[in-house]
Amino acid sequence: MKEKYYISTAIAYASAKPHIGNTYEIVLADAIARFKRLQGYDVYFQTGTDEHGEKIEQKAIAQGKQPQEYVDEIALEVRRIWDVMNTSYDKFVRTSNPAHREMVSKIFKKLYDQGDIYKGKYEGLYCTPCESFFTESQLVDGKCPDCGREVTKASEEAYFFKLSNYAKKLEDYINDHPGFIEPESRKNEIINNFIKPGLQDLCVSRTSFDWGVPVTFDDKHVVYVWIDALSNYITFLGYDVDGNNSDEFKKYWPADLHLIGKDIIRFHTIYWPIMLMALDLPMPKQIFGHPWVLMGQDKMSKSKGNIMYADDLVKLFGVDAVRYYLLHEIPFAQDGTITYELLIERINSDLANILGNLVNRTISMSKKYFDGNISNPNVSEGIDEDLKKVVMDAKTKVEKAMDELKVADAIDAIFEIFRRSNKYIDETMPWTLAKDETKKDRLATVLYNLLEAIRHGAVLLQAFLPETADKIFNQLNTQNRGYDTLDNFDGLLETPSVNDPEPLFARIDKDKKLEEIEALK
RNA sequence: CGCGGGGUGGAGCAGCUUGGUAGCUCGUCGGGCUCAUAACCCGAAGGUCGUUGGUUCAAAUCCAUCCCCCGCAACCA
Repeated sequence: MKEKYYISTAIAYASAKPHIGNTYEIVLADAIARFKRLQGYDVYFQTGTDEHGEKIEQKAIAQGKQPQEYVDEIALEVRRIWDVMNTSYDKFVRTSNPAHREMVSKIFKKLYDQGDIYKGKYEGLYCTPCESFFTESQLVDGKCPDCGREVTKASEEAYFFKLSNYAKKLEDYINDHPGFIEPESRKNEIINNFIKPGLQDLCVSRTSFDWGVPVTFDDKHVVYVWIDALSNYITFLGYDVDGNNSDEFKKYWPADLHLIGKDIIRFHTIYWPIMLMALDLPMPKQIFGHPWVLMGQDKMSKSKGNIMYADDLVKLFGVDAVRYYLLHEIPFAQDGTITYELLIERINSDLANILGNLVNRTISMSKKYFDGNISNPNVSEGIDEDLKKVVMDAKTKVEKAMDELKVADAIDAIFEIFRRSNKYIDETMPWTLAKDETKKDRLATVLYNLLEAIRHGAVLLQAFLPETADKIFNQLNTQNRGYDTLDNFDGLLETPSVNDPEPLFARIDKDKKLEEIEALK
């Protein structure tokens, strides 16, 4: 039986259209999910939207809409962008879903009944006009960060989760499972900043707005974001508080990887594990807080006017070019940068020159010298061995990188094949071989080696640039796309004839493209 | 002294755990080739690895000081 692999992204807050930074997460998750599938895992990949809360309620009201109507629109937009990015999620979940809401209510009740949640008072700094509580650190010059007016100490009735009950258990768990929180710097942050000083109880209900899951036994309150949003990982899989869990839940839980942004790592490494402990459920295997995608030096934000949207970029450059950039240029544990200039440079040098041109020249020669019919007469020379070695080593390198979630390194390992292949063409000089009738079989062997090297690269590339991989397979005219075909260097033996060459990526005239982009603004 | 991360040739990064000729990609310059998308291949230039000091035969790598940048600091998700 296939081994299961459950991967999730955080659910996107449905208050506005996601920008390229938000979109990074789903693309990263998609690459991991696709690679696991390629390896033969039974993958379950979940994403979706977080749709409750005060901010959404206010935005809806401002637009004269019902909150549900508002989130329906945003959720549709989020999903559209995920689809534009060609991501292969298995389920798109929405927290306004009635079944989810019902289960969240039940979870809340259960935690209350067993004494993990208690009723108390929330005390904080309150801005009356804004009807909002703030923490000391949120204030700007001691005043309300939204309107700049004075804040006063105030308190309201609220329910609290007694985190302190589980603090020790959580700390032990984190220490006993070194890979639980990645990257390590984030783990240190959590332990030193929160766990060691002692966990404060978490406020888990609100009375200041209505758009949320009701607290069934106290109708002034709605369940605040944490319990509602985090439990999406189990409710949509068919978790049941009363023990009637679905087969799906039994099969896939615990999650193998929660992929999240580094900004919400606290919720996933403290609140969520403690909730699971309280529900007596197994812990997810790993939580990875990925870095951010910055626009130049700055965090993207509407007020700075430096937002890029995934769908716009795809229109300009194509989906795989954008995927390539996100997957290859963003470092593992550090924020990365995206600009139009850098994007164009990568497309030209890596995708058009190294990969696109390699496929194009190889297919062209196959057509030109053999009308596309390449056999493998096996007229080998010593020089072939190094090419084959690079090709055959790639799988292991990619696997190792992906095990550590180092997607950029995995892509590098694949591109090593393409780089080496370009070099091989220069070493073997097929155009010279073609002039000598007695070298015909050698020429065929060289081209076969190249086509097979490209095929290997394309098999691996499926996880990262699925559309491009398909185009390559079509040009090669092969059906051998499976992971198991990487164990040998003879995957093209059945190939009847390669198809006509077609450029995979057009080179971009940088200045012209930048002008075009400027004109769109 | 709150916690964590970063500061490496023009750009973006790796190396630092387990000290020992500073590596990769892009860019620049020179050469080669002509199958190919002015692409490809080879070569070169360019860094005293933030500062100062220490340990050591030897430090980007260990220790200490300082300077700069970023994130977190608990209920905005």
